[in-house]
Amino acid sequence: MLADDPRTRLIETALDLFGQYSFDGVSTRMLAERAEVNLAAIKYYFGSKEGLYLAVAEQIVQHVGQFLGPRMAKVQESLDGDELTKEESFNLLCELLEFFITRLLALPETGKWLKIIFREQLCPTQAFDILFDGFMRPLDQVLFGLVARIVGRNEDDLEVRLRVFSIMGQIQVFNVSPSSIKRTLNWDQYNPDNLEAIRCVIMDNLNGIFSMSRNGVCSAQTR
Amino acid sequence: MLADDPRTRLIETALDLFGQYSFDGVSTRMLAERAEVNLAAIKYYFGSKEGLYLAVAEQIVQHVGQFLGPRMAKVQESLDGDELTKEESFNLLCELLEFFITRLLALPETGKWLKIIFREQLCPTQAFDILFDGFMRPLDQVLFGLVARIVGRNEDDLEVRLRVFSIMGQIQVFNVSPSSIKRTLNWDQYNPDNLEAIRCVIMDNLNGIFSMSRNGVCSAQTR
DNA sequence: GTCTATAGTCGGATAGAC
DNA sequence: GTCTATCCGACTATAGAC
Repeated sequence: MLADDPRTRLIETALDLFGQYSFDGVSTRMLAERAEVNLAAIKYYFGSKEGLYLAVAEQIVQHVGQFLGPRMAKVQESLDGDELTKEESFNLLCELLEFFITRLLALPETGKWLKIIFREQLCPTQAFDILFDGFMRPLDQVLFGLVARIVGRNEDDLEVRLRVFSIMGQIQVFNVSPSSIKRTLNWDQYNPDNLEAIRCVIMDNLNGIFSMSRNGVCSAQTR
Repeated sequence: MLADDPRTRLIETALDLFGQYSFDGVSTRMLAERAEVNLAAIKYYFGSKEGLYLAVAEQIVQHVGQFLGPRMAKVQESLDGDELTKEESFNLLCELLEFFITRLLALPETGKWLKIIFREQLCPTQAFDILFDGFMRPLDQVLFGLVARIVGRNEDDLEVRLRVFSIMGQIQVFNVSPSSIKRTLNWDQYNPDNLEAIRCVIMDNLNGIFSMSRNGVCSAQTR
């Protein structure tokens, strides 16, 4: 479970603990104990508790990069190649969002990141810059590009950007409000059946949202 | 600015501070100083720091109740009266969501609640029960009722509920990811122009999402 | 590089005067 | 009810041995 070198052990433990509790909710003693390193190792490797937290942010960027990198690169390539039709853009967008739903929501590891990310959204620290530049901005750029082609507008058009945010909100809500959703639906956790139901609804919404922009063609499977 | 009695002063100060920082990020000394009460008053009135935090949750429920109560009651009345058409239900839903956008996002005070609420979603404590029973469940019930009528299904239908969550997610994202949205759009804060743009996009999405369910009639103004 | 030991600070809670 | 004074545990950071 725990990595060999103390540095990695500390980062991985910190990812868990800072995610579960917040920065202030975790003590350096707790971190050292769980990571099975000496308390002084935090100062040695990271300078301070804050330094460790920033290292965790960079770790998140790396993880997300491994996770999304290949997919984003593929889409970016299609965008650069130009001459994507509305239909092709729509299908690429659907694939990307399906990936978020079936993977991001499913993996328990991603829950760790996501809590840290959303806390940084609510109360940004220095770590937010790392996260934003590391993967938020690039991801948004790809989504802007796809939606811009679907609706036939420019990538920096306000409507395009708001459309992207609102669409991502439909998925994020399942990460951000898990407690009330799970309580209301009597779900203890997300499983393949749950995720399939969520996927269907989101895909159906997407079809509706862009039905005017495309030519009435509904290619995404909604059930 | 500060209320007369120490009890109220403490609750209002705590609402601010627990919202801005988290529970762990705020000390009792900070609370007492800002509320201009003695440190011992926290124990006297609330028993402990946790007790004060729970009192804050109840305060949030009260505030939200004053805010949403009349509107929810009106809609609930329509639902109970029965024989709402799809079109009427859709219009009631639009009105409710427009209210969330133009009011909830606009008021700086609501930002205080919202941070506490979302932190409780991510890491529920005893306070979550208060919030959930206090207004989340009732609000969801109303939304389930409206959407159920729009799509012609039962209120406890899974698809209906997921549809409601996904729709609310479109709005919540502007509360939950304010940092990246504001940074991307170069917005320093939400103002009437911003909110109008958001409202248009959400209403347009809503029209699309429910375009199959209703009879092709688009009554909501999207611009 | 890794550890122990501890300095120095700040946390929540509370006893007891008024 | 309000306040001062204080307890005592927990915190981060760090000095210095090995």
